[in-house]
Amino acid sequence: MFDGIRQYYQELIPKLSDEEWQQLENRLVIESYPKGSLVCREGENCKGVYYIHKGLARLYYTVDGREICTGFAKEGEYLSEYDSFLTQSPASQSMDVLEDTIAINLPYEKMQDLYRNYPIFNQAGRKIAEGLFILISRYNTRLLTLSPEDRYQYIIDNQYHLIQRVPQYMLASFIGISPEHLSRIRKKMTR
Amino acid sequence: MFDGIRQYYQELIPKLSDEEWQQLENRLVIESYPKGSLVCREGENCKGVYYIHKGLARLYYTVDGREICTGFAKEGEYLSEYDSFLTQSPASQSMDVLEDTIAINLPYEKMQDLYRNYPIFNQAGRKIAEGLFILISRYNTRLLTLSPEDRYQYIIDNQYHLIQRVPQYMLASFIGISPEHLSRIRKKMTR
DNA sequence: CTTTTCCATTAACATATATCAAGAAGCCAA
DNA sequence: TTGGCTTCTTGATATATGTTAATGGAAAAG
Repeated sequence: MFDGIRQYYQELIPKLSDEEWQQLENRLVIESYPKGSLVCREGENCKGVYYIHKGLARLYYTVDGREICTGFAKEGEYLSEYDSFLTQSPASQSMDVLEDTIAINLPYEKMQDLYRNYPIFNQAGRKIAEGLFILISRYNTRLLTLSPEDRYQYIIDNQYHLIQRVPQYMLASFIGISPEHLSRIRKKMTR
Repeated sequence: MFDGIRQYYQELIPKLSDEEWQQLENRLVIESYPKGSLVCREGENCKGVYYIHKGLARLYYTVDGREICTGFAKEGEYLSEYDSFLTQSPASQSMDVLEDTIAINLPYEKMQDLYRNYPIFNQAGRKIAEGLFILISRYNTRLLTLSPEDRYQYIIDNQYHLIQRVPQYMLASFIGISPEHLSRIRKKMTR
């Protein structure tokens, strides 16, 4: 069950000892979410960082009753409303799951506890934050520098699993356009 | 000269010792940039993280010969093309200075050196990455959930110094609109 | 199996915002 | 002071993209 996470951390901290891993493992919480259920609602404090063991989760804003997706995480990936998690303040995005999902949660307090008592985890925390920064930064770059068509092409080339597992109207908002416009772009591209 | 930085780090690492601070200080490089000069050109590897001692710096994409600003840093703030810095790969954004600027640079190799030999700096690195994540994440939130007018109002309310020190056409691209459109928004708002 | 709900497509139309172009205003240099 | 940049404003026009609405098919639910 924890193999994936352990490997993940061992890449972040090559010299992680068995004792330290054990301390981390003791603090992990396995959680199960049926398709469509919320992991965190906008306005609540995000309670943890979630390693997706199985399934698919999504991060999104709700604006005027409309949803704008900004991220997805499948098996082996992490997801969190990390701003809310770090600052323990109300989340501006919600998280839900698009498929039945098993997540492994590292709750906020346990993580702080880990930082305090086993400082080596600061190294992991640093690399996780750096990785998330790079992720959002590149997402930003694509939104600001590519055309809608090129943004869709990027997903085809680099995140094809999303095309297979995520409804098109969610991908449209992820790309920053309306579902109708994405449909037209797709039509144009197949010609 | 280094007072600002030292205070900055001491907030990130409350138990930073004199010895450790000395190690950091030894690795800092003071650099001077005349108004308009480049700190890092798109395509080059970003060489460091820059603490702005005096002046004002800017981060921006160049798309079809047009500039799109994504961030500014004034005295007491940090700036870097952090993706490029972390991965030591070509930057997708350039950095330049809008006023005569003195920056204190912590170069990549020295920072890695610090992480290796004084692991406590991982804690600072973590908090810096977390802070940058929060910064870009909130910028993203504003771009995706606010109207152009509200994005401009946000700057008035929260970053008024930018209005005083940054040309309006740069703010327009920072907000994600054309200079002409910002001019019209301003006209409308004063009514 | 049906029935219902959800989702993708398509077309007609609306609109926010960009683009182009010209002039005015401020600012710096000589 | 004068001229030349740079920046801001304003108007006319263009266009990409959104909106609304209708249809049909696929998937889920019963």
